[in-house]
Amino acid sequence: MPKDLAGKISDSELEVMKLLWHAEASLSITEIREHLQQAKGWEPATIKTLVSRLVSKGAVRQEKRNVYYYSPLISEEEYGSWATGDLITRLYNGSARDLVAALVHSEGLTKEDIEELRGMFRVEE
Amino acid sequence: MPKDLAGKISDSELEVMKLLWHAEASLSITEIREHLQQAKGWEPATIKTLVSRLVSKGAVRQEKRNVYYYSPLISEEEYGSWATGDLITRLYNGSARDLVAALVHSEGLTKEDIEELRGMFRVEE
DNA sequence: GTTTACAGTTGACAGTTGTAGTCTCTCGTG
DNA sequence: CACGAGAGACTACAACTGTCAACTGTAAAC
Repeated sequence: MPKDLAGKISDSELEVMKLLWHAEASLSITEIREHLQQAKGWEPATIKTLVSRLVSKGAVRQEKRNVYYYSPLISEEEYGSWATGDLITRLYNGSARDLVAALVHSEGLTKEDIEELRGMFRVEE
Repeated sequence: MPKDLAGKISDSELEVMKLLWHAEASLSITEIREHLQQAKGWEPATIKTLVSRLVSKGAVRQEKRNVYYYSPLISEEEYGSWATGDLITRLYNGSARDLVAALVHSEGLTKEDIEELRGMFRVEE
């Protein structure tokens, strides 16, 4: 897992992370709850548990003001890049190329995607 | 998860799957054990448990001869494609393109990889 | 034929995850 | 200032995972 992270981020926890990643600033529990209660149908208690676990794992920082405010300690890019690397290691023999090759041969990409990617490869080196 | 699969394939179970995927034919427990005991440092009991769980999940077929022989019920491609799609859904907003873009911008690919991929995109349509 | 050596089955136990309730404390409102 | 709502801390509990041991057959070896 990403450095400084004790244990993986689970599926449910990831939903919380995504919210924090896309927030402008730190969020209070109330704010987190407002977003997730409806979106995911979770009880307040569940949301608190998930946030606490993320704090224990070192994925989220807890900052005391009137009330605790929470912000991500690891970035979406950092986590994404770890998760992708993990997938590549576990399933594609460590070859990122194989992953992309599999994508290209699968339903995963539309013709338009392929077009775009081709463009990307032209520009980057 | 892939169709016909009851529950995810866990990390340890995946090691068994990989062995079965790369085997020429079905393998007996003995053969599975021979490979994994050393490679992973697992006790025979552990290996048996993993295989049994895979059978329950419908990921592996059990075929009685003198002794049971095991073979995959879902293919590596099928599973890889599901796992990749799952990653894309959970982390890349459903966009395979975003995943590849992230890869291109990360350490994940060497210059040679990029070269190869560029070639791939030239050939495919 | 008795022993040995596994195959197969069942049980086990601790840690993680999904989901949530309870108890206490504090703060804003009447 | 008493009260109610929500914050924070702790507890709960079933399912899944990582590991493995014990028991029960059976088949090969002596």
